[in-house]
Amino acid sequence: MDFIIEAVLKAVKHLYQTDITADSVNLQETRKEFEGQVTIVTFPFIKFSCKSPEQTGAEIGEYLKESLPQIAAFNTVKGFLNISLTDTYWIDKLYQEILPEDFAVFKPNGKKVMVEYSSPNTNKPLHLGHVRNNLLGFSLAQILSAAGYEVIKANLVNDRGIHICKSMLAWQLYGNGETPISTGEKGDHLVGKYYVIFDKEYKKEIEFLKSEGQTEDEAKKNAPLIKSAQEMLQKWEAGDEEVINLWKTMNTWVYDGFGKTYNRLGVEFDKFYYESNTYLLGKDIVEEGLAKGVFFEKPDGSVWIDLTADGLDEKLVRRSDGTSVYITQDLGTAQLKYDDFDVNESIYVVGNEQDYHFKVLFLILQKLGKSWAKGLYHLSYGMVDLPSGKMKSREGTVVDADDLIDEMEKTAKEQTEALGKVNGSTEEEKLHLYHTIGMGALKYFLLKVDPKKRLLFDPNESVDFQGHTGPFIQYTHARIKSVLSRAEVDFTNQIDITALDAVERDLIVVLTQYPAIVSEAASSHNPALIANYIYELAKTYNKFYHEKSILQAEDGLLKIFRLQLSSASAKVISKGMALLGIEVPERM
RNA sequence: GGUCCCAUAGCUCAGCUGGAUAGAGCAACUGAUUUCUAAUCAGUAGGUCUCAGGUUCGAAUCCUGAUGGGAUCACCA
Repeated sequence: MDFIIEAVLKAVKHLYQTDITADSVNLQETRKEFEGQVTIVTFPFIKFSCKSPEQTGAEIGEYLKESLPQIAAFNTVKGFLNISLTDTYWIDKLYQEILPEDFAVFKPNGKKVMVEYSSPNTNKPLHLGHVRNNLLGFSLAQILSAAGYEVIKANLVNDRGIHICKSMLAWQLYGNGETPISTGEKGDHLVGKYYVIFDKEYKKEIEFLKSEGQTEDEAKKNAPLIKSAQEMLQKWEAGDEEVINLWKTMNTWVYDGFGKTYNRLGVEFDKFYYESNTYLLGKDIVEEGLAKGVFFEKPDGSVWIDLTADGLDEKLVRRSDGTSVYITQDLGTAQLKYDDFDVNESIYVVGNEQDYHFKVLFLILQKLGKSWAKGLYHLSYGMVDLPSGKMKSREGTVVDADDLIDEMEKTAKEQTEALGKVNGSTEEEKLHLYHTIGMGALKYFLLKVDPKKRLLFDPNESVDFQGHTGPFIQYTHARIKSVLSRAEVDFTNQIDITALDAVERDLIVVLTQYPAIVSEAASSHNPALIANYIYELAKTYNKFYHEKSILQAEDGLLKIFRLQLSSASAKVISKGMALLGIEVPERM
């Protein structure tokens, strides 16, 4: 559309002897209720045209129509100049841009980006909150890759710490040697069960101590269980063989379980980092910060950074006993990531409860003068809430990821069977289809919403399969494929056609927007833009499908043209959904 | 208390680099299937865009303040 903006600049110069910049030309899509496809807002021009908005629009419109053959007509409504481009312009778009293989294939931009997501704790199974994280991270990685980046998907596994010791200890005390094999339970669920048991027993101890007259805080500190867990952590850090072996064993169970869930979610990683390897990192950065005078030491030996000038607080980076805190590790890990992959950008997909942490982290790295600090980005997303409030693993009030996926597949099966359209498929094909549709519904449900907004999930109200949903889009794809499969003509060559109906034109207009949407989703780190665009596309296609016959088109050329248009739509739907990590079926 | 995020139809959400009569879906109601998949399409109804100011030719959008909701401000991670 740049050629229109250029022409407007010329028009303004010619008509009003005024030079304006390209970004002062407000070009937008014409609203559906008006004639045209592109609209220029002419209000800003009346200052120097010294005429009414309508007149100004008409003059510019006249000039544009004279100078640009692509313009068929124009009309003005108040300060809006609506331009209709010729049908041949749109037909050319279809043949020159959309149908060729390289449509929306971005050239490599030479930049490398790491997307860190998932980052689970190895003491409990994944829940709905993690699902949102995983889907966002994976989708963002797909989008960045499509936009020309080289992407490294990383997972920093939280495999050590007091919370891990809690489930280990509870298993030791109450587990009777249970294993995933002996119980048939998925490893992460088995370990998670003991995490919950720990909390239950711990609470009992606290109550008991309180009944003996201790305060809440005292009881929490003095409970035998928490003391044992702390002891265990110390043994772990000291490399105690028995503890390490137990830790390794239980982690293996968890990884096995996570692997299965990741698989079902359709997410993957190129690089795993383990906190057990990285938790001691960052000490040299503390030294570096002290040497540079960015950090300062307090009399008790603790090391701090003063961020009050930046509107933040003083932040501890090393304890008085010389040990690290959370942010120290993260400083070290950030450096490690950069050293490992030499990335230009590094994205952290982490919930918004850590907004402050990342603000501080990035600021510290900037103050340390790290050249790569400006490429750091925190993709902060909102919590997933239940009607009953926040999910808490410890209390078992979570929507478990595996259960949820089961539920989605079950619903997909019921819906599909009720419609009875795929009765001819094999059992294996059907199972795959139920998975595809169920996950399509879930993924779309979670990804269509702006990441930063909190999300309400009501387990009693199943995720919809109709309307603005994943299955709606999948259905549109299957429907197109069905038509294409019935076409007994070769529809690969450009055919000679010069006129379009409104629905056909609308569809081409929407299709041409796809590459710009991908760029925008990449630069704003927002998969929801893709999700909402694809919905718009599917809706536009369905309207076209209803109004126009494809296989029974009025003549042979038109039939081929509509098949091509359908094929292009299926392609873009499929590509766009892939960016969300959603498969589209051939039949459903 | 300081800081950050959110507030649009009964519900779930778009729209936010200022532009036309604020859009979808769900739920409710009406209609469309001898014709390519009705998980579809067309329509009816549903709005003081939380409130109050300000900037502007023009504000859901920008600014200030208030209200409501959430998060965060650990020698926890």
